[in-house]
Amino acid sequence: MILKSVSIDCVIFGFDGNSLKVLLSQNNPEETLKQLSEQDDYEDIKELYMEHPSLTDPRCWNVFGAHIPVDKDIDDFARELLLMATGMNDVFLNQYYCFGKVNRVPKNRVLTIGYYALINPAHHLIKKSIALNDLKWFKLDHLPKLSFDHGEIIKKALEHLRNEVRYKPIGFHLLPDKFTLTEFQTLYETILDKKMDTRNFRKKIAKMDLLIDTEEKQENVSHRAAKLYRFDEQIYNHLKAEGLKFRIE
Amino acid sequence: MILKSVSIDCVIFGFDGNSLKVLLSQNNPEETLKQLSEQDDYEDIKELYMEHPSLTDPRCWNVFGAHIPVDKDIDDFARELLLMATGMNDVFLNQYYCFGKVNRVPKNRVLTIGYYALINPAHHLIKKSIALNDLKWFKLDHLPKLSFDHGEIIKKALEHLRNEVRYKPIGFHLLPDKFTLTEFQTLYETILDKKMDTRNFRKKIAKMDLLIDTEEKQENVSHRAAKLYRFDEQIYNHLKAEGLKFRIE
DNA sequence: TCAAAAGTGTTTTGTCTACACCCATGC
DNA sequence: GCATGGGTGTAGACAAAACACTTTTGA
Repeated sequence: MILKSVSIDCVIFGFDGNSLKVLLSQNNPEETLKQLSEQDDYEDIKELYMEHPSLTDPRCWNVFGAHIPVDKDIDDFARELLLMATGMNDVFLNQYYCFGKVNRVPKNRVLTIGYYALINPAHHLIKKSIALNDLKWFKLDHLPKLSFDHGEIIKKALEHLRNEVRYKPIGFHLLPDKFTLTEFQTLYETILDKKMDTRNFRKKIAKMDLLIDTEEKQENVSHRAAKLYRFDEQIYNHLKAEGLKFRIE
Repeated sequence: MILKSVSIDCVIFGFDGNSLKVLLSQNNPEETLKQLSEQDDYEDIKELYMEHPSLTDPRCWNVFGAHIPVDKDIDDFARELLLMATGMNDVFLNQYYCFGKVNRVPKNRVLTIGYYALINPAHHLIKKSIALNDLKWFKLDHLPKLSFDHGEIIKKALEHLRNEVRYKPIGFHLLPDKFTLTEFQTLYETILDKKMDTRNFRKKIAKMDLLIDTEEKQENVSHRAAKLYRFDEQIYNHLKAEGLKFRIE
């Protein structure tokens, strides 16, 4: 059984070293219905899909989402959705807003709770076996045609990301485990859409005493190899307890 | 018609010059059912009330809330709730979180969307004609027995308020239209729960060039009368467009 | 004239900004 | 040896923190 009047949408952000992207799903109507017929709550979901042709409109792309089962906490279910879409379990995930305009979906009253996730696309596996849909990364400034208010949902997710990344060390989730300071700076320049001074940026990071020097360097690069660093959530929590203020802006 | 699986709860904050308070409602079962019988969607709501005896448990206090009508935007309906509870129309109101654990309400799956409102209790009229319930202000450190997860709902609202008040000039909504700098400082000391230096606080405010000197003073105080200031949202928006950063912490 | 809160400046300390050159590596 | 990005320091401007006394008013 699902809650017909509430769904969850996960805006999945990735960073490939140059630009910020979202993972979107495109409808594949035949595949969707075939898969649905194998599931318990087929009738419920089928009814919803029939009422909303655009859910299965093959030209529209969607933020990855679904209706909430009655017996699942919303946070847990958002994680399940993420696992379906990315094959990843251990992901940064944050609820950011509930969209509840009467006409956000035509003909039916559906609220949606927006979550955003941050992943490193290099780690990401599309599990074909689960995917009802095609999945594809899009640059934020070249989004395709989207269903319903999904444009607004993405826009608002980005606003929240831009705000939170300045005060909380969540940006690391978009990077590989080991990363260079230049990658780190480029990430912030991309998200906040502004150039930063390299020396000042590095001084600020160094003073926080936050990153662990892995003693390793880049390999196979055609220029001076950069040092690789790690971020450790536990160390951050220690520092925070002692009064560290993380701020990059 | 209402959405049975989703409600809105409004955490209403007020400041009386010394402490931060929440406006809570206590159930009055007879009155509630009498009023309900006069309303269109009586059957829907009655059914919910019957399924949840604690909704009408006269010992418990509640964050003011209700189920969402199918034909109302959630933001609009949150404002209607506020009007019911306070008689006030022009109020600062902010959606902050959706609570969606399976067992947050026993026996029934109900999500609730949390909003918080900031009002000046002196302006506040309890419209007896509308109130289904008793309404009363409680200090945050002396809350009564609460229904369901309403303690958590209030706690999380306070966290959001504490965070937002530092970067956005929303604290003014808790003050009278004309206020002294001491009142303003006390408000921040109360919300952020820390003492601040008067001279430094005033210098910071003065530099923002944000407050309008009303040329008036306090009257009937048994000490030197303080100057009264006003905050104007439009002036703030102008200043912000020119790059003003509001920050008090 | 006393009590109670209003109002005000300076010094020190730390943080932010602006800015230019040498270094290591692969090809 | 050259192209490419990696890595570093200093000076000046600005903001934050620490700190104590005088002023105004009503009772």
